Amino acid sequence: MDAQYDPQQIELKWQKRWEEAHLFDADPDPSRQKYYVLEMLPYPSGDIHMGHVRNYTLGDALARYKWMRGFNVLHPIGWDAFGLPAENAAIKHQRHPSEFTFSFIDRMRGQLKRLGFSYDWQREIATCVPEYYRWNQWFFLRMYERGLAYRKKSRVNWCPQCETVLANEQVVDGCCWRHEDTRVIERELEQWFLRITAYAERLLDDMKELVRWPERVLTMQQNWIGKSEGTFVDFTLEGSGEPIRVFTTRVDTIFGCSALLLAPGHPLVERLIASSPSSQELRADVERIKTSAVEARAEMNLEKQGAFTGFAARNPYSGEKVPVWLANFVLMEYGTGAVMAVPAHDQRDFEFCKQYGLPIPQVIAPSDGESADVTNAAFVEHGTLVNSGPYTGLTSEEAIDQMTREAEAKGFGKGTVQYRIRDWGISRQRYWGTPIPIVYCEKCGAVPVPESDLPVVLPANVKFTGRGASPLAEVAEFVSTQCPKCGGPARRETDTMDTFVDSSWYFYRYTDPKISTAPVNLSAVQYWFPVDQYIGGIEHAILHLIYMRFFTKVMQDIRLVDFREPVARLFPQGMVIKDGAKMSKSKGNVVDPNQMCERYGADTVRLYMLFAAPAERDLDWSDAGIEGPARFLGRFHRLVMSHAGRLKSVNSASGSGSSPLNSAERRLLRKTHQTLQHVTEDLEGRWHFNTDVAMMMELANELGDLEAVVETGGIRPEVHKKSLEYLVLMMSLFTPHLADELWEALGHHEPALRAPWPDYDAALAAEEEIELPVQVNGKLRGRIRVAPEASEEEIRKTAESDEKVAPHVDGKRVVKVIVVPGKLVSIVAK
RNA sequence: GCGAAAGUGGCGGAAUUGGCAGACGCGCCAGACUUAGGAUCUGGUCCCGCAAGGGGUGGGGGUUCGAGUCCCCCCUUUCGCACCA
Repeated sequence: MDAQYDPQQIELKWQKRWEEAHLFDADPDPSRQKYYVLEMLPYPSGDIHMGHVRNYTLGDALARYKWMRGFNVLHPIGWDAFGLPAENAAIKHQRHPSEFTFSFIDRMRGQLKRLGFSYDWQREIATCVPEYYRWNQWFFLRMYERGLAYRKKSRVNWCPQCETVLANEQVVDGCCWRHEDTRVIERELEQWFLRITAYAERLLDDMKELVRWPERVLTMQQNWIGKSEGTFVDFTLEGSGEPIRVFTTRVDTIFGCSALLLAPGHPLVERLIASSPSSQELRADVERIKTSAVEARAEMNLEKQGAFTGFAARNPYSGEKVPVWLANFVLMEYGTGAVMAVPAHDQRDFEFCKQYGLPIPQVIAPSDGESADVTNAAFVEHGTLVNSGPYTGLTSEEAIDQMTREAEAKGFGKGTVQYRIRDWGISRQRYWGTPIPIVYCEKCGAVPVPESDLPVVLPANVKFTGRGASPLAEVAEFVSTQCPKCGGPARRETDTMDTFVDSSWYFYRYTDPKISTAPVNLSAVQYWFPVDQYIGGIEHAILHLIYMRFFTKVMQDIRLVDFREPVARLFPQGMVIKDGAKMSKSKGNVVDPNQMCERYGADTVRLYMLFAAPAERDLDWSDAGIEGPARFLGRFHRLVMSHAGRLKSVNSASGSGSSPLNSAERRLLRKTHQTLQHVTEDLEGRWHFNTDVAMMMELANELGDLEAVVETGGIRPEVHKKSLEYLVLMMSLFTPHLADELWEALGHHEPALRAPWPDYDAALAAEEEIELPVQVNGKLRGRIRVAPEASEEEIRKTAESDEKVAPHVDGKRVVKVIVVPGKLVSIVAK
């Protein structure tokens, strides 16, 4: 009788109709409340993977819900299109990276469309076109003007695989974030940096506004920024009298200092070698410590090593002389590269001094009067100062305060704040990225390209050898240019920008993707921002999500935007894994969304993504598990289609109000409204879509159980239709194609997206009789049925006289009866 | 080592504020139907027990009429940070 569910045919039909109707196009409309749903834009690697499908399915359900709620929704997508894989493919196949990139974009766009996501395709952007990346250059120039982009020679993280520099954020366990088996090495290069450190305080402060961000992301960012307040103290080198500045958060412990430790790369070290009576031995020691430091960091080997320099330094507080050592665990990049070793009150110093037989004097005692043993481990808590000259007897807090002021007064130190975060190195010795808009003139030095000369376009004719420096350096027409200042011969910067620059502001561009006079259109941004909901992988918790916040702050300073934070609410979804491991080609556990689409249809794949796990948790893909949602959609299709012909012309709105409902009708509408309530509340709150799907399955099961009643006329068509319609509307968030097919079959001419989201009716959802469990002495003994409005007394009587309960109470004294309305009855009997 | 999250049937998971543990689905078992399908439908399925009943949410203790949920101790897993002075 009714046709089989044919997802392929249905899905293509509706995708075509949606496109023709421009159903998902967004336009600013001040009279309507806006809602901006953003998902992280994909890198065009060739094929959509399951992680994308999950990310975009979540965003799609939310966008559709907000549309039906009457919001003016912006739901865009684009391509993070610069990057190494395309360039590596170019090297391998000797073709241009843009060929790969654009053909991959075409392919993946097709895949996204096949999945039926509700994007406004008119706003699609790709970051690799000059119309986009010129604005990266523009931002760079604005930052350069403000001293936020600068060049310095520095030690950099170099990935031998990528043959390029990596930002600190891109080094994972001493390896490249893209090549987990490739050790990052250090190199000295002239590099461009963005001064994100200047924004450290605001990046921390403004977290106050991010109340709808998950705590763990904020914590990760906080740790990454790594603010710590402390004191600079200048020791003086014996002999030369040269100051050696250390940073400490515990100046209160300084009377317990038994050595001064230098990082092997400390600038003073060369001078020490020069003036040392045993220069050669000292140089050998420095090299040894340097090597061990590099190794220690790479191998996660935390063994401490040091060497005595033969020099001493004077502690400005105590006047004591302490030996100067080299130590492999002292970082040049943090603080001053020199630390005071206080073994009794710092565990690292303790291990070091113990190993080299240095004294371990205790200068802090616990404030509670207990004694602390510092022979086996350091006592690191705050406490009361002992053996600390004039400061003895102060608490740590008082001492830190007073001693810092003393240093300032006497000029041998000062209070300071240190951050762990480093400036963002953006130079990449690669072709497929945004050229850095700088030229080098022999006379004028580094000169910014004038704004009117932007964009600096990537040359097309390039050889991809995969060897050595940036391919741009080989293109004479690109490199040789004129100095914008003096007109003399100059050469262009041949490095390109880190692609994280591209993704730091792309979501602004969506609000007016074609504007050619500025990076963003102010009025469009004003209307659409902030992003109401951002959805993406947790792996970007510190990289992208901190860079993006940094860019917004710079944009605020140059008056491009007038707010501090771009994203109101962040949802990091869980990963899609298989057999307990991340999907990867090398493990052979990759599930291809295209194949799954061919086999089950997009609606089934999407429903499974939502059903298999709550959105924030990892989802373990199961080939067997997807069968459930697949069968369910077949049943859902049948459930509606077998009645659609008859119900098509029925007016569902006229039904329920006019005449009283019979019990089967009440039962059906109760379940319907309970489901609607659950789904509505969940979309506004927890996002446990798996339970929404489960509820809809229950409603479908209920409809199935009532089929016989429907057939005999026990449920009026208008009531039956209403229930089916609500189910279809709810399903339209998750399986939009099938929902529209069924919505049409039920006699509607507009897609479900155009229908208002129905309000649930709490009265209809309420149970008319509730079942209460009865416990006797904590054990479940029976169940009673009572009206929801029954009094405690009634409930109590019913419970005590229940035939299953009575035997457990007989002959005992009832001590207490607890009636929790709507929940249970608990009888205590002795 | 520090920080965070989590641990529930054979599996994915449910139980939002302390109140019927295991919803929904997979798998499995039994049956129906058949034009033998990538079917579909019906019933069953935490464990022990014929039953009455008993046990059960990583382990141990506690609070409570009542604990998967709260408190203390321990174990395991995952993630993040990892010599940041």
